[in-house]
Amino acid sequence: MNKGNYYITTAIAYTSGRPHIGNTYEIILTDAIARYRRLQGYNVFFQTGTDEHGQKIEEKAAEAGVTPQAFVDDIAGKIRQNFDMMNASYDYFVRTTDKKHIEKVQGIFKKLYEQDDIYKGKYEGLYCTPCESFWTQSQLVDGKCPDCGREVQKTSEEAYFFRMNKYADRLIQYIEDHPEFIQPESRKNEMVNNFLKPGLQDLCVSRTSFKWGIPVDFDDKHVVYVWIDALSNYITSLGYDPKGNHEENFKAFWPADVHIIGKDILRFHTIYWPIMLMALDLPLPKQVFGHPWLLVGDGKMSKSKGNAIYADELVKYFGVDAVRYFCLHEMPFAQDGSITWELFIERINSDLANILGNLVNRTISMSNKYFDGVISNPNVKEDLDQELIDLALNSVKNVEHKMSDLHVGDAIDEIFTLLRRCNKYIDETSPWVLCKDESKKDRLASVLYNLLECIRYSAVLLRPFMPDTADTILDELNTKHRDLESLETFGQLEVNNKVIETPVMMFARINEKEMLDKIEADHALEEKKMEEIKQAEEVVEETKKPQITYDDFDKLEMRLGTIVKCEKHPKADRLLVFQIDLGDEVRQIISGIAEFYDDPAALEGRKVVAVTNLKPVKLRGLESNGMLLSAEVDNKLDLVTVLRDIPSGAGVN
RNA sequence: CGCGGGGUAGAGCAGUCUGGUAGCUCGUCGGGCUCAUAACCCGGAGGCCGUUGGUUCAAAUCCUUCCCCCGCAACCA
Repeated sequence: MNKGNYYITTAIAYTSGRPHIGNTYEIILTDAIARYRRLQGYNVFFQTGTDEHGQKIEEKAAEAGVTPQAFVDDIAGKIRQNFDMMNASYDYFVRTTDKKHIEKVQGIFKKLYEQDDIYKGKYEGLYCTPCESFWTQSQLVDGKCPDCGREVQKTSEEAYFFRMNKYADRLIQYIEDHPEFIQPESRKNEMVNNFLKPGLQDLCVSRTSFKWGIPVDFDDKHVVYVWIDALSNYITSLGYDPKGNHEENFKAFWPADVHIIGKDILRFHTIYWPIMLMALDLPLPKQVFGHPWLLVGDGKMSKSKGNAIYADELVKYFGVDAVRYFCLHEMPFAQDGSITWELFIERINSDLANILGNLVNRTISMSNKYFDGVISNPNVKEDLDQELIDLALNSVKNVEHKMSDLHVGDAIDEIFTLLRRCNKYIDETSPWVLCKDESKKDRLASVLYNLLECIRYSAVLLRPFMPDTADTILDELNTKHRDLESLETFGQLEVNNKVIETPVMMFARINEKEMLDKIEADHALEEKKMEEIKQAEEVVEETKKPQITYDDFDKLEMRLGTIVKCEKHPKADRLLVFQIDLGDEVRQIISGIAEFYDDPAALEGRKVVAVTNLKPVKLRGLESNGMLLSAEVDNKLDLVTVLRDIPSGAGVN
């Protein structure tokens, strides 16, 4: 049964480092949806891949002393291994360094240029070298880089721009007309109100400041910047041709049915990407789903915080399907999910071991014990059977419904509802009582048949989420009927076959304390190793900024000051407004550290170090005349101070 | 008054559109069962459904006041 083509993608992963479980989640989620669609009979094309260009990679490669290509080959390989380990059933793994991709991107760039969607512009004094960023006049804050506040250079750099605004109205209309386009829908307003309605800036789509990118073939000083390069992967790999000679795959699969991406890049996929497609005169993807994040406890996962949990580690302890199950099930549709080792163990024990594993185990054991494992269905019914059968039939529909809304976690819940009901059914029918009465033998066989058939239903439905586990169960039932069609009528489990003699324990119960101890011990070991490597690396870290001469340093004027007043900036969340007594004057200095001090007034009286010859600027309406020094630990800042009572105004060297 | 989401049992969530017995999972307490992985099944305790006022025979649900949390945007001299 072919229901037509279905094209689904993940975002392409940036090849700058090891992906944590939050990154891996995306491929698991997408894989589950792809597998489900295949099960439904769609001809699915599932694409994932890697985004391999850009300055960051150029730098990291240089640091590592390898060519950028060698660097990305290595990481792309690791990412792919990671995906393969998770049993991701992607049909194509695209790399932005693929020759085919590069050529197509050049073609797209040229086409857009020739039809005047892209034009060559010039920056005059609007480039910030440290930030590697270009800014338009309106983005500048008091004429300075809005990111770092430093002077922007009048470099007269040339660059190419995309005329975004030309298509903005059409896009707004499209979004209004297609409420399902942006998922979850709450994000729709965010995009329209924050970005589209205020008006879009022309987007800079080329760079001359680094080389590791796709060259603009008619102007090779430039490389194509991330937007056009990365986003177009969704069509280049299918064989889109800027000249119109598209390959079969493109004709078959575009537009995409759904792009699965992280909520952080929703903006690029619901604004820039559709506008690019409009410019290319192509249909827009039917849906973009910005999935939530997996948090560690209640915090964002990050390497620098040291709280990252990695997929390979979880797999090592718990196995692939347990990891897939956890990620898929714990993730609500629109809110961030949470992962901790304790939560993980609890889910495995209560759902996978107790509910699922134990049910399969006890049912097959009974089948062996009472009937030598031979499946039969004498069809001796009792009233309570119907409720179970109805639930099995309904769960098929319910899963379908939840999956079509991309509510994957809820879909899995439906299956477990059926499994729980099976456990209850065993209790209600008490096979161990029936077996004692020879006249109830047929009834006993019927009960077991109902159970085995319900387990088959569950296993078939579980295939998209836990493929290996599902196959194991279906193998144990010795059945060939594994597709959704076989769930249309109850009772398709083959009779006279034998179930497996000794069922394997798919998910053993985990002793939480033992496991946590083990993990902690492993981590301690790991940390020791990391420590050694880190020491070598730290030297590199610290030499990050270029060496300066004494003259450079001497340009700074720093003095000790006393905080006489400190309060929150009335118009900005992250800013504190300080009045600093420098002995001969009291100055207003603004600092972006509000989030680290709950009670600003408590800072009054404290001695701090200020850079006093920095050019004054206005920050959200208030003037800041200088800068306060802070030390940074784990992304948190603390004001630098002195131990002794030194008078205000003292010079600092 | 920048835009949006949320506040329901100890924890995590559903229910809100379309008012009518407040529900699910985990935890906890008690009971049952012995086919099974100390598992499974049943029952209990535990809720001013954030707050104020209103509409209604009836409000978690509709309107209103305020408070708190979380995204996005802005902001980090």
